[in-house]
Amino acid sequence: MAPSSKKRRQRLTRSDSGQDRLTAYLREAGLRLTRQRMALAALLFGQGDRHVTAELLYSEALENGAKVSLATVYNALHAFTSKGILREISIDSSRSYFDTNVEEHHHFYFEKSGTLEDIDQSQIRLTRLPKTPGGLKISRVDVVIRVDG
Amino acid sequence: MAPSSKKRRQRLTRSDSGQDRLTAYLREAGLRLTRQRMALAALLFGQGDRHVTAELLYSEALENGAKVSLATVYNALHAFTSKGILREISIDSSRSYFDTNVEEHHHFYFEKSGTLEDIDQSQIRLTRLPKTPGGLKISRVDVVIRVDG
DNA sequence: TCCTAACATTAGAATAATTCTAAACTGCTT
DNA sequence: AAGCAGTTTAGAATTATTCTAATGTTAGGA
Repeated sequence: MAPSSKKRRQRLTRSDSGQDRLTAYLREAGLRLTRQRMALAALLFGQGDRHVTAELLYSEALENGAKVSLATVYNALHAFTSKGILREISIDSSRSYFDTNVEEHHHFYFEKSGTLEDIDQSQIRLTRLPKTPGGLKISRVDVVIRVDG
Repeated sequence: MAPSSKKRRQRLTRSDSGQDRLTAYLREAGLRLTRQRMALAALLFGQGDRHVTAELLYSEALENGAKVSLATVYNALHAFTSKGILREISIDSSRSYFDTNVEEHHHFYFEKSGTLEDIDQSQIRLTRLPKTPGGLKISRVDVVIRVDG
């Protein structure tokens, strides 16, 4: 495909907008930079908050000419999640969504389309939470508002 | 196995406690009474509020000598859910839970054990919900408090 | 009580999402 | 420049769930 290339060490440092920002983002999270992670990160973090499934991200990657396998997409999504730059959400038992917004916030879930939309934390007031059994620490509170559209 | 039985029309009306109540419950929900549905309903509704997975209910049924297939368990769970006597919850993407409590309420989710516990609606005060996009009708609001135990 | 249409059940195959495996590869620190 | 720990990969394996087509059963009417 690429004309006259010996090995074609694809440089990460092209003039792509935001490439440096991405690099820094992954680095700071403690992730090793690889070609495929960069490609996936560009799709994930290059266009505002997103909610993607592994399958969706995979097909976007292919469309963009990135050479990745589905297994790698799962890998990267989990790696990103464990480093705190993605958040996993499961609303529908058959699919896992990964949310690029890792701030505390909540979601609308559109039942017909199966899509999610963020709700800023300030939009919901949760007063009075019950005390947890055994005084266990709360790791997260998720509010999902299901709407029929 | 059964000694000297021609066809053994297993009567649903034994002296089992709560059998009549169950019968009425399923009937009122508009469900046809079958042996396997009765057996599953007995396990589901015979011991207070429960959160079961299909697999769990299936194994309980087998332990109790009920002759059902896993497919039937899924069938029954979905039938019960669509008639409003069960509620489906998905917190962990790999499993669906069915909750015998169909009142409005919320949940604690214990991350280590992967189990659920009901939180009565009155224990959580949700003031100020955002308006839904396009004025869509809210079909349900779920609050899940994840605790690390 | 008997008959039958409509609905349920079943085993096993099929599907879908995700994870695992083992081998090949590559960023990154030395 | 070199090596190793961490990554990627294809494909097989797993797990949860749904589908299929044949068979069985319930419930209501005659």
